[in-house]
Amino acid sequence: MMRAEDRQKVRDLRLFRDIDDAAFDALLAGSYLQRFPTHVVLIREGDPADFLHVVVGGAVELFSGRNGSESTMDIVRPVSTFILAAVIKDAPYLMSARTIEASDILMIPSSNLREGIASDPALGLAMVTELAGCYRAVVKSNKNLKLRSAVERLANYLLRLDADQGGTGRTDLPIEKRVLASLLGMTPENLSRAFATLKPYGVSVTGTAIELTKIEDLKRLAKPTPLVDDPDA
Amino acid sequence: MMRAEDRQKVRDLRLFRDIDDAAFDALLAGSYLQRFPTHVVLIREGDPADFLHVVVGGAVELFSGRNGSESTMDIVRPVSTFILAAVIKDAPYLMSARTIEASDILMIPSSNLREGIASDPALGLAMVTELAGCYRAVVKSNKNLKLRSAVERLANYLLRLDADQGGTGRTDLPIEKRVLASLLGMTPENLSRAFATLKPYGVSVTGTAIELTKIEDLKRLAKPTPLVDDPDA
DNA sequence: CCTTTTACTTGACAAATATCAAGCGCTGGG
DNA sequence: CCCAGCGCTTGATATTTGTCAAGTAAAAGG
Repeated sequence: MMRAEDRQKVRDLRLFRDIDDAAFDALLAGSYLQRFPTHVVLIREGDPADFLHVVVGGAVELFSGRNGSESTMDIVRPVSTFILAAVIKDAPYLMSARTIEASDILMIPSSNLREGIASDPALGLAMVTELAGCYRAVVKSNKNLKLRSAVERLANYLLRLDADQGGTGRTDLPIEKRVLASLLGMTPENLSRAFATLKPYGVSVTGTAIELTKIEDLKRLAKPTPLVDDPDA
Repeated sequence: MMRAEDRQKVRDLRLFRDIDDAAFDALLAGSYLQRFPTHVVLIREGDPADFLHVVVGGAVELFSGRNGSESTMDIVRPVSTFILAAVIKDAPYLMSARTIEASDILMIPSSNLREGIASDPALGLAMVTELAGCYRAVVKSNKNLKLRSAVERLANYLLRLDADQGGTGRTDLPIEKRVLASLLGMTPENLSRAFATLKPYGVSVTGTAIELTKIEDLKRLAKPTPLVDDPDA
C-alpha cells in the first residue's frame, strides 16, 4: 500500500526516528497513504481529530475562519506532520486544512498515536520535543503579527525565503500571492502595495520571481531577529 | 525553604500530579521559591532557559519587544508554569516576563526537568499533554488576532471574563487597562474607544468594574466560538 | 492635607489597512 | 485561435487603528 521510499521518509521524521521498528509498525497499522489533487479540503476545524496527518509530498494550507472571511495560519511542506496537538488531546481540530498542490498525505489513526505514547517512552520524548517546537513556532508567528507592520512582515518573509535558498538574491515565491497575503495577515491588494513600498529597498517582482538587490537596506527596514524569524531558534 | 502548603500546590499541578514522590523530590532539588514585588522583570527574551518558572501566587505578564514598542503576549496566574517549551528545547526564551502583582515564583533548574523527562515516562506523558494545551492556546490567540477586529476581541474578552466568574453580568477587570489593551493588541486609547463602542451593547465601565446588561446583544456582536474562546476546547 | 505622579480618557489628526471597482495579463478550454 | 476565467494590480475611497496633545481623576507619597 505504501512504497518503501515513502515509508522511509516518514521513518526519518524526527518524531519517529528514535522509536524501534516494532513500535513504528504498530503505529502505521491501519494508516493509509493517499494522493489528493489541489484544493481539496482534508480536515475541517471543529471535527474530531481521528487521524494524524503527515505531508509526504505536495503542500498543505492550514487556515481558519467561517462566514466568508478566512485566514491562512500556516503552510505545511514535506516531510512534516500537522495537528499533532489535537490528536494528543483528543480535541477538535482548531484549523482546517486543504491541499494547495497535489499532495501525498499519510493518515495515521489517532488511537495508534495515543497508545504509542503510553507504551513507548522514546515516542513520548520525541513528541515533547516536537510539540515544544510547534509551540515556539506559533509564538514567533504571534510576535510577528503583534510587533510588526504589514510591510515589515513581508520584508522579513522575503529575507528568510532568500536565505533558505542560499542567499543568492534570486528566489521564487513558493505559494500564490493571495495565500501569502493571508499568511502575512493582509489583503491581496495590500500585498501588492507592500511590494511597491519595498521597491526602493531593492525588491523587484515579476510574476513569482523575486529579486533582492539591496539586502542590507532591506534588513535595515525589516530588523529581522532570530527570536521571530529563525525557525530553529 | 518552602512551605508545605506551597509545595502541595505545585504537587497538584497537572504537570507533576502523576509522578511519584521520589521523582518529584528529585525535580525540586536545587529549586527555590522566592517572593517578588510588583513590576520586577523575571526573565528577558533571548536569555538561556536555566529555570522553569512556576507562578505559585500573584500574576506574571509575558511580553515581547525591543526598541520602545512592546506587546503583552499573555498573563500567567497561579498555579501554572511558563516558558516550559524553552526549557525542554534548551533554547532561549522567546518572551520576557515581569510580575504585575507581588508574586511567589518557584524556580526549578532546567536540568532537573530534562533529566526527569528522560527517566520518568509519567512526567514525559504529562509534558506532552501540557505542551499540546499550550500550543492550542497560542493558536487560539493567533486566530483571535487574525480573524477579529479590536472591538470584537474586547467583546469576547469581556464575555469570557464574565462567564469565568459565574455569568452574573458583574465583574472586575483583573489587570490594568493598559495591559489589557496590549494583550488584546491595541493601544490604551483604542481600548477606551472600544469600551465606548460597546456601550450600546450593554457594556458599562466604572474604573475596574464591568457591567454587562445585554449579554445576548453582546454575543451577537462578538460571535464567540469555543475554538477561539474556550480555553478547554 | 497638599502635591506629584500615574492611569485613563477625550479630541483632533495622521497613518495603516480594508473595501470597492475597474482593468490588465496570463492561462486553460473549447 | 479566441474567449472566458482567474489572479493580480491599480486607483479612489472608507474604515480602522495609531499618534499626539491636553485634560481629568484617582492614587501614592511627603
